[in-house]
Amino acid sequence: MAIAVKRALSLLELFTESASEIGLSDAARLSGHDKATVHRLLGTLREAELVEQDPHTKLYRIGPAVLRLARVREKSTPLLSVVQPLLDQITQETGETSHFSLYTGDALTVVASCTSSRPNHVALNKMEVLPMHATASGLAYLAYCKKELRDRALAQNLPSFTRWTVTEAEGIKQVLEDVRHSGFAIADKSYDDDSFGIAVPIFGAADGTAMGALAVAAPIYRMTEPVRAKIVELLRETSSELSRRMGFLIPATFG
Amino acid sequence: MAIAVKRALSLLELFTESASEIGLSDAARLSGHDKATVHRLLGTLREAELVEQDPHTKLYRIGPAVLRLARVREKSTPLLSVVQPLLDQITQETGETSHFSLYTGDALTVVASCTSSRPNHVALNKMEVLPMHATASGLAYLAYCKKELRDRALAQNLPSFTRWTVTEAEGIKQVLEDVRHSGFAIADKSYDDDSFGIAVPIFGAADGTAMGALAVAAPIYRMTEPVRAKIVELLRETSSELSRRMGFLIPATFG
DNA sequence: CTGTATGGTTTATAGTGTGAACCGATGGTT
DNA sequence: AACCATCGGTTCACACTATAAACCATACAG
Repeated sequence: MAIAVKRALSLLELFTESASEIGLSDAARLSGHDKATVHRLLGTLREAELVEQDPHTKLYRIGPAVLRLARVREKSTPLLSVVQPLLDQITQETGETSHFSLYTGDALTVVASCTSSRPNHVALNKMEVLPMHATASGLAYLAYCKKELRDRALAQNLPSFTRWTVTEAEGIKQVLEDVRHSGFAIADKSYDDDSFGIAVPIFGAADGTAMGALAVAAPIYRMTEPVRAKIVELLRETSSELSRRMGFLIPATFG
Repeated sequence: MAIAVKRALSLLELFTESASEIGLSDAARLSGHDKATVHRLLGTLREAELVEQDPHTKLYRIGPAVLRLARVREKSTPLLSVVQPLLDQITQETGETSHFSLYTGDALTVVASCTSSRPNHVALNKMEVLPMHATASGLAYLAYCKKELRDRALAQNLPSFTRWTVTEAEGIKQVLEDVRHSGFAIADKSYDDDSFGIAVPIFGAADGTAMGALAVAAPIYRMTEPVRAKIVELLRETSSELSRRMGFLIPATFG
């Protein structure tokens, strides 16, 4: 049902952060539909300004209407405005950098963060893309996302960032078991030789799966056992608080 | 052409910041389509997660896919990440609310803002859509947009918001002359009895016309002559900075 | 020049989307 | 309790829309 609409909307999924601009032929190939069809659908999406077309290169890209919709979404389902103060508080209490990331279709992207004010701290940029298998956030997400999504992520060729990065799917699945058991994920030098990350999943999808992760990262040497314990406790509390404030669902199997 | 798709996308326009959640019947009424049709289209939009449905109230609202798209858009066309810090700076230096709006097909829409922290300030809550003829942003935009667009905007029946709102097309055209002469627009009680706005156009369209506006709004009593001068200077500087950072074009006739 | 890309357009035909009418549930009103 | 007006959601025959193959026009490389 609503096949044409479904096709049009599926075209939007072709636009990713790694391929943010697409030509007509590529779109037709990738979507598997006829060029004429794709052309008309993109034309309609363009009329609604959900996509726009570069007048010179003819490439299509996501359009300005999305910005308006994002604002409306933020109104009905505040996220950034709720998360930011919580991050600020975490960083204040721990002294370490905290960040919040969301799954965006092909990766986990940092959408809000609070950077530690200490001279030596873990830095990250907004919009930074986090590898699923090597970061605490990625592991926390993988442990609680849809199975198909997890399988797809692990089926890819996983790059190694340090000598401690686990890159075999089986090894990672083992780790994810531990994550599900403890309720939080850690990344001990697996992404950066000097950093240690701790993360908890954030639930929000209607089906009770994760939508992102909340994490704290610090230089290894400061991540002593008591500090770790405190961070885990804080993340847990904050996760609950977030769920409460957002009306998120937490699966009974969690916590 | 692509009627079903167009209808589906037009449903997205029903969601505004003042009505961020909509029920099926309302949506059918507002869109003018049959309930069954709207139900099916919303269902399809929901599958794509462009909208989501509250499991309890059954109301529809903008979905999480929009967040992903906004991030992709931000990748191909950075805007918010460039504009937001500039707004923050303007508000910090002036102490007043600043905002950035874009033309979105039939109106000027606020896409980013920084609200003054002073006890009494101009709020943007219900201002997601700015009337062209009564706000500083609207006038700044009208003065530098495509002629046909301006004519169409002025041909409509223009509502009056205060006793100072100019609603005759000829009077407004006069005002636009002044705007083009000075390079900035003001809205002195024309939209709100207690507010004074100052705005400059932002250029970006390939043809050298405006794409939006950058503005500062403050309570009348604080908008003294020296404050106005400072704001104008700040807006001018910021506009140039924005153009530089975004690769925007500024017409030789401006500034 | 030719081969192969690109973006874009046309058209008969297959099949999808439409909307009036209907259902069951909920919540006020009398 | 009966009633009425909503609500969200569903059904189905018919009408009309969307489809995809074949078609341009253009651009670039060999």
